[in-house]
Amino acid sequence: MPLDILVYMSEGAKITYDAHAIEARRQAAWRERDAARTPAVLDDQPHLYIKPSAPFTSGNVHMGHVRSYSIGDAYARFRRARGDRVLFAFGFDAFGLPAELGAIAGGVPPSEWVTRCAEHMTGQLQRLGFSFDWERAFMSSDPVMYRWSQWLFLSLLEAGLVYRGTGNVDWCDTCQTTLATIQVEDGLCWRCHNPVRLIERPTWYLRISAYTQENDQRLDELAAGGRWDEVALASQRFVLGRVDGVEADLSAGAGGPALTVFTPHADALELARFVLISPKHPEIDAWASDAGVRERLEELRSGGLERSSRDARSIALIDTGRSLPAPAGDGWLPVLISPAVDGRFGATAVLGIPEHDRTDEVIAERLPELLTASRGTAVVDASAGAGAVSPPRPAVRYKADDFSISRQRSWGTPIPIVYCETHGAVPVPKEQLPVLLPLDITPTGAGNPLAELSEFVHTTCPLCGGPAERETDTLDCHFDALWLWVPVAVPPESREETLEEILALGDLRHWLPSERVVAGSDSGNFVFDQRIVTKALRDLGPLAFLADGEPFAGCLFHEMVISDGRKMSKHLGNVVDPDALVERYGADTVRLAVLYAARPQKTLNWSDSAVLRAHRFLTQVWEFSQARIAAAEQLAAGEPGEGADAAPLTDTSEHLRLKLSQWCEKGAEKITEDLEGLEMHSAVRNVMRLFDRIKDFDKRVVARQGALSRADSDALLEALALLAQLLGPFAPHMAEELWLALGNDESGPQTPWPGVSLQAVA
RNA sequence: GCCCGGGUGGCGGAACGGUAGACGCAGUCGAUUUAAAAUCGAUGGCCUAGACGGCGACUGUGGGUUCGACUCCCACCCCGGGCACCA
Repeated sequence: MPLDILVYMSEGAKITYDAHAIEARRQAAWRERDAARTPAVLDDQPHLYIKPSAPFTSGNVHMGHVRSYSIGDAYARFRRARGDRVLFAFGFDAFGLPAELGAIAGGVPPSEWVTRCAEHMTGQLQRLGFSFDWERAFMSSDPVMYRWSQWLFLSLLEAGLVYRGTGNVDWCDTCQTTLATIQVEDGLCWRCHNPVRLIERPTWYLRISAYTQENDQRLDELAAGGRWDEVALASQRFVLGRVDGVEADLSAGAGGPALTVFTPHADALELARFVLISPKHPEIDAWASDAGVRERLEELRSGGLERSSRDARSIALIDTGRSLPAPAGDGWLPVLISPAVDGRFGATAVLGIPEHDRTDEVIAERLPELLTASRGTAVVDASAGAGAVSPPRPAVRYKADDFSISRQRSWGTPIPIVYCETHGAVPVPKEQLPVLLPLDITPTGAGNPLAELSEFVHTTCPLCGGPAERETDTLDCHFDALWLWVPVAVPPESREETLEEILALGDLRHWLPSERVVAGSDSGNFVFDQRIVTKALRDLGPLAFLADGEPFAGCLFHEMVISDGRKMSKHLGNVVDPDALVERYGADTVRLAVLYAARPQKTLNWSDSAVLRAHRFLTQVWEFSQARIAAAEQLAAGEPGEGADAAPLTDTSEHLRLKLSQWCEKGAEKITEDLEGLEMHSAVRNVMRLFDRIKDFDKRVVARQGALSRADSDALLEALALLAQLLGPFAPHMAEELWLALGNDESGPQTPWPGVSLQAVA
């Protein structure tokens, strides 16, 4: 260690890196000057909305959150540092099963449970120093918020994009309740350990098929925009599940059934051996008119056949007993019903081509036995008559399917529907929203508490005023998420206004679409459906200003944080607790470590070495900078410290200073580029490299001429100021503290980016 | 079965067509310390007392492209995550 640092250290603890003190000081200062406040809407100024994921009120911030928000916050701070006006805020996704389970475990109403969780998590996130605009934070379980879900439900219902169908759910007879998949353990109820059975019941669906094609077409534009990460685009393609191929109309002859069949193997039509039709195919009933077939189809629908089996060796296969002419005009193909179609091609009918498709190959092996059982022969009768086959034409199928949005749960947005004896299902008029969810429910896990609450259930019909019952299903929180990207763009003071007033606000036009969503890679489905619904709302009017119907101009999906090569879980005992890390090393270290440890798109296998490395780095930057600042002060005051009393007579290090400035320039350039592309891992590494260069400069000058000249010292401090600026997005507390120590002030929202001068944003 | 990642020292991981193992962790040695922790420095295959001396191996496996492959292509094996009432 150079002597002057030792001397300086002896003066006291001033230069010791005390992360907790620094962080408390900076966070107080940020609160004081409202640094993360969303700037006023000024359309002619550069501005952007960065959307973090809406955390579920799970009770604790985990490493995945820390990772997600460290990436988003670094980007937000970077953009602010460059002078952009940034909206960076989120709301809690507070409805859902885990809240209900948490409430059951705690014996409290879910509303209380989520409020407590949100308060605790807010404290954790604030301690980490994320620059969210907390004034805009919200809870999705707040009536002012969930009235949006109800409004959206009704709007989509009017447009025919929400419809009522039937679905299968797991049901426990003992507890008289439906169960989610995770509540079923080895076919038994999680609560009473009795067997569970699948039942069929009415369910509300969201019709996404209306916009799947447009979602597909827009992908190319999103890719061309350059702000969608490759992995995120791939997830959208995967959710969409586009398959290109050909289709042909097969007809069994005059009066006989006909079917349009699809195959991705356009060049192998002559190898088709059977036809598979989805149980959800719109024309399925025409193929299941025989009593035996109908019975088996019902069995399949109501779950009598194994629901979990996706394996081609055991997946349900029902012979319709009918045949269709082969598309290549050679013989007849048996027609079979199987859910094996859905997962790959959607609710359609496909040709089975064993020679080109592994699944078809396995099914073909089961065919002789099946046909013998149902038709008495394994050979399809080819003398059935003259069939008709159209020429094949190019066609596309999408795997993405309508999804069920209603849940038999008491902790969710009430579905604004009442059932009237005379009028059936009647939508609640929009002006009567919100339909309030009773808050004094303490679920036990049995029954349906909402359905048992007569003051909620019994109401009157909006059409005739007669007696009616409310829908007691609630909306899946996936449905809430469809609009959860919008409300932070609404100024907090307008939040209570009517929806019409809110939708007319210039703020929405100003901030939407979001410049970038930063979320976990498991958000692919959410984002897909948000893109669907944005297009619906564009066509319905409220979001007409989003011409392409895209809510997110950019998107980054980061991978998860694991530990010991496995997902973190209490069961495995490999959970890393962010609070403990913050307590030990400080927020800056933890944030820097998660960014440093892996690029966002890669799974981060947690290792203490990253946090140790980050901590040592920050400690060194701090101590080195403080020592050099002190030395420069002594130099300026003409009282050289002990180590520097041999102040150089001649200045021989001009070429080193030149080199230093080149390093700085190049480093800043590279880090800027990294941040523009959200390559946080690379950016942090480059910051560390730059610091090594700065230390190297110092070392070489001292080796050469014994001490720093005035010019050397100035150059060094300039380099350290630059380093503080570049560190701002990653370790904001320490960066700002250094920036101030180097003689700058804290007028703007953020330490400015090199070359940018920031003024307080009003 | 399908989709997405990934397989490099004791460990986490660099490099992404040009000296593999950057940077770190752990280990060892040293400095500081009454001591410990923390910190700093040195060290990191084998041979040699020691080296800017000698020797050898090496990026899951098998092929291929190339003057040259961790990197690109093909086939396979293994690990992790996901696959629609968890969010």
